[in-house]
Amino acid sequence: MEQATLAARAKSSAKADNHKRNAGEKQTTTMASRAYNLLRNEIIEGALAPGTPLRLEVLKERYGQSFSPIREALNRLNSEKLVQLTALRGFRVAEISVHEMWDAIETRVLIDTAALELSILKGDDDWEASVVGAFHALSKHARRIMANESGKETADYRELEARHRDFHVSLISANDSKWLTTYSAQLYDQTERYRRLIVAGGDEEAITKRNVPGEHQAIMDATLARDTTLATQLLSEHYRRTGQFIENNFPSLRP
Amino acid sequence: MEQATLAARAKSSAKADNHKRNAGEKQTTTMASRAYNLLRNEIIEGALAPGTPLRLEVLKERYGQSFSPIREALNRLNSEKLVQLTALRGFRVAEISVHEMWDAIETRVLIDTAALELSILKGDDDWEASVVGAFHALSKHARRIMANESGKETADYRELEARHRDFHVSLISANDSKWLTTYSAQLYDQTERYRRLIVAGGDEEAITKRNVPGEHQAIMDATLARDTTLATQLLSEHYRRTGQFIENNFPSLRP
DNA sequence: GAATGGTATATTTTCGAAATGGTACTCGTT
DNA sequence: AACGAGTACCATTTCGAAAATATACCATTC
Repeated sequence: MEQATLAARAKSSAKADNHKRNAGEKQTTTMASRAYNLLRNEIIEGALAPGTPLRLEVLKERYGQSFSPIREALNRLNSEKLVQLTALRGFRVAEISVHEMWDAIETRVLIDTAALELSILKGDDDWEASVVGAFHALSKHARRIMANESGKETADYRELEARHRDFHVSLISANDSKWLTTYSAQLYDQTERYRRLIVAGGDEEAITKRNVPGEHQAIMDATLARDTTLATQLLSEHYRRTGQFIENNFPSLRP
Repeated sequence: MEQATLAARAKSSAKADNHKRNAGEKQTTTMASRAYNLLRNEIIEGALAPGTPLRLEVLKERYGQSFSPIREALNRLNSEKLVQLTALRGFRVAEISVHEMWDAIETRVLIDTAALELSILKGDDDWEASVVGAFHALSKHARRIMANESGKETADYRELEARHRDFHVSLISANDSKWLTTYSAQLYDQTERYRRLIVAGGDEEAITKRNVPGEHQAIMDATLARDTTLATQLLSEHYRRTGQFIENNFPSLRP
């Protein structure tokens, strides 16, 4: 009886929780995936610095969960190479370096140019609309952030990064290869870790000199014109220019 | 007391096990990685058929382990897309299909041609030696199996598959990209699942008609001659020919 | 004084039980 | 007879404790 009451109470509270989450942002069903999302964000954003040991005991307390879900989340992150697992010595946030950055960028060039080519080849009207829409949303948000210098809310930047991701995803979204899509997303996460250094480091002048919106515009134009050669070339240059920019502004990355 | 005795027994057996493994092949330290290797092999070999539900209770008994290590192994396999995880409904062996096969093969063509090109560009004498060595080992083993028709030991075939993997790995081993290497290995595993169908299905005649050793020889020759264009072309054809062969011989794969 | 061996501590890894959520079945109703 | 709600069962998921392992520190010996 008491057992049943307890179960019922837990059940209803879980329901409430689910409802809240439904109304909110993501619908994560398991504790493990919740821990996964939290950790993943903190690593990509740099809140958890590269090399930081991820002690189970600490994470357990921090997220109010037990070992199992956290271990599961860390294992998933490990196979995405966002955290490093050493046999019996535990987990730590994956290190970063200029060499690793270029490896990720060049591989991303290979994957994403192939995916973009396929996307241009197979994309239909809906795809074109999604590209234009994503670009519009990104531009609008970028302009808004430029405008109110004073109000540099963290939430705004997070939103901007989401729009940026959406744009790059939508570009190649008409490719029909599961593997290209998976790898593209994974390499986006990897390179994103380096891009966030800029936002954190914040050499404003150098950033504005780059005219990133213009690059995005050119990539979109070539894509919608179905000019595969130009589009893939512009996309590659876009990635490599970002890499060069990061290398120039963060020589501290060198070993 | 009884607890202590049990623990001691488990400990000594684990030690014995470790020793055996040291003398043998791999030194896997944790239960989780042991379960991972076991499961991975069974899935790739097809011993666990596509779609098979992987009930924790069953696996727990089968491998004499508890939930945690098995769950960990399944999670790793899930991110390699060898097993599929549905939110609260557990794990099952990933399905296979002609469409998925071609997706894996074409992505593998992209990755491996890039890796081979890099490898040819940067490979030194040691690399050349490893390629020649791997080819020799593969050829010798293949001829030996051809010779004694009667003794088709499972162990022999397993050894052959290992030599085959070694050859393809050594070809691209001089590439210096961590990501290309990782993806290449992952896609090898994926396509390997389909290749094993041939061994299992066993249309001997069709197999011998293909002259796979000859294809391997040609790829190696072009590679050692540093003829990037020819080598990558031959490698691509090799992969696609295998795919075509599987599609022809296993129409049952179609949905 | 340096090196080696043993011990203590911190941390991961594994275990088995409790709890949560989903599915299928049954009972009641339309 | 068919459909819907409630309930029981089953597998996954989560928990917290027990066990195994590595590291660091201290004592002892050469």
